Amino acid sequence: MPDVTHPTRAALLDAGLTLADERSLGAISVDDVVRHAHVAKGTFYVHFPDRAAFLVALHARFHDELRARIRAATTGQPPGAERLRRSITAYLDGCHELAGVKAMLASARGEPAIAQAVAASNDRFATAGVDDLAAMGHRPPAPVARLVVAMAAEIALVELERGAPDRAMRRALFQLLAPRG
Amino acid sequence: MPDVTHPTRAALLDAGLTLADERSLGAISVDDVVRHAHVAKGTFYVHFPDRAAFLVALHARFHDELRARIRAATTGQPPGAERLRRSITAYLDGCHELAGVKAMLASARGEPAIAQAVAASNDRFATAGVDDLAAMGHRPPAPVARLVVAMAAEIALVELERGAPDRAMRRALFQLLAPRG
DNA sequence: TGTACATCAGTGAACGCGCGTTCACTGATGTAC
DNA sequence: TGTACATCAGTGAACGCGCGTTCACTGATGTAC
Repeated sequence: MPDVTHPTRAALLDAGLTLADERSLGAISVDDVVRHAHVAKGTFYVHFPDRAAFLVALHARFHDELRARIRAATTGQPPGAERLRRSITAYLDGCHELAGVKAMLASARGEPAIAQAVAASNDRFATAGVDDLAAMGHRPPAPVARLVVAMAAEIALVELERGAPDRAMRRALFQLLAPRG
Repeated sequence: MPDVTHPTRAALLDAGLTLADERSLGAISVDDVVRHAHVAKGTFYVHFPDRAAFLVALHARFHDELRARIRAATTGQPPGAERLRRSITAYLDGCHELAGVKAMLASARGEPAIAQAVAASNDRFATAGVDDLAAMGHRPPAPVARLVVAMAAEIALVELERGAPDRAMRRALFQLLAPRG
């Protein structure tokens, strides 16, 4: 079993995320990654079977970090509007602090190597919000949850271009979701 | 001034849209396009200065077609919930009928060559919905309009995977947007 | 009508380039006895 | 403690390949006189 915490492996992923802040995933070459990580090209293939596996690992790392932040922001909260608000806020704020957000949000879906992983992540985020939406009176909650994930990703992209939170868009999202009758 | 309706040029774009139904834009090579269009490689460069310009034209063609359908579905309608419903429905139904939707929805944003054009398209769609949302009582309407575009694109992607309209998601969208007191 | 020239879409071989991947090798560290 | 061997991360030159782009050329059509 390969050691997924190996420092060189981590350095390669760090380099990948740094590069993912300034160009699309498709435009990140193995040459770029090893140059940034200060290792030889062959070292890349010691830690990853191929470029596609690297992209999958890159996405997993990004997504795990985001999920950890959301969990930290919502533990102990009962399902409902407030918990959902905290989840979304943690997601959006996390996107400002993490490396690699740009490519992950904008180009991950179009990258064949990780399209499936991205779809699974979105499912996971959506599923996590179902109880909150149900408690808020949304029936059925599942389709709404998918729409919420899409809206949150859109806001994250807008904020990324802006370089700062977009209060108006966040407010618009929460107003749309406001509990009914 | 080049003739943008030249039949060979159109054949190249047709080939591009056909290919865009089965792979991402980044994975469509000039070789692929000329092979599908049954022309020599040099012919490609008679009609497009480079590959990036081809992608821009591809996106423009797709987007123009979609806009034409929306316009046809809404002419004469006064701003409001019904007109917005018709716009969104025309957009979603159009995505089932047009070629190249898959790549356009999933990978256009991550393609550096056309990221800007995609952003402009989204702006345009959003702006078109502002009057409707204002008439429906959404204040301010602009941020909501951006979220609506994101939700519509998400539904289009889900329906594309499914191969059929997703009534539950469409209903969820319209319920979220329902006019407020 | 016939001749000369201009225009321009189309051709396809050829180009250099950067890519992902491979592989024989190095050297440090750990283990056995 | 010393020797022999195993393990494995790391190296970097080399590979073949497919890419986007170029360019000298062809041939059909239009225009001038």
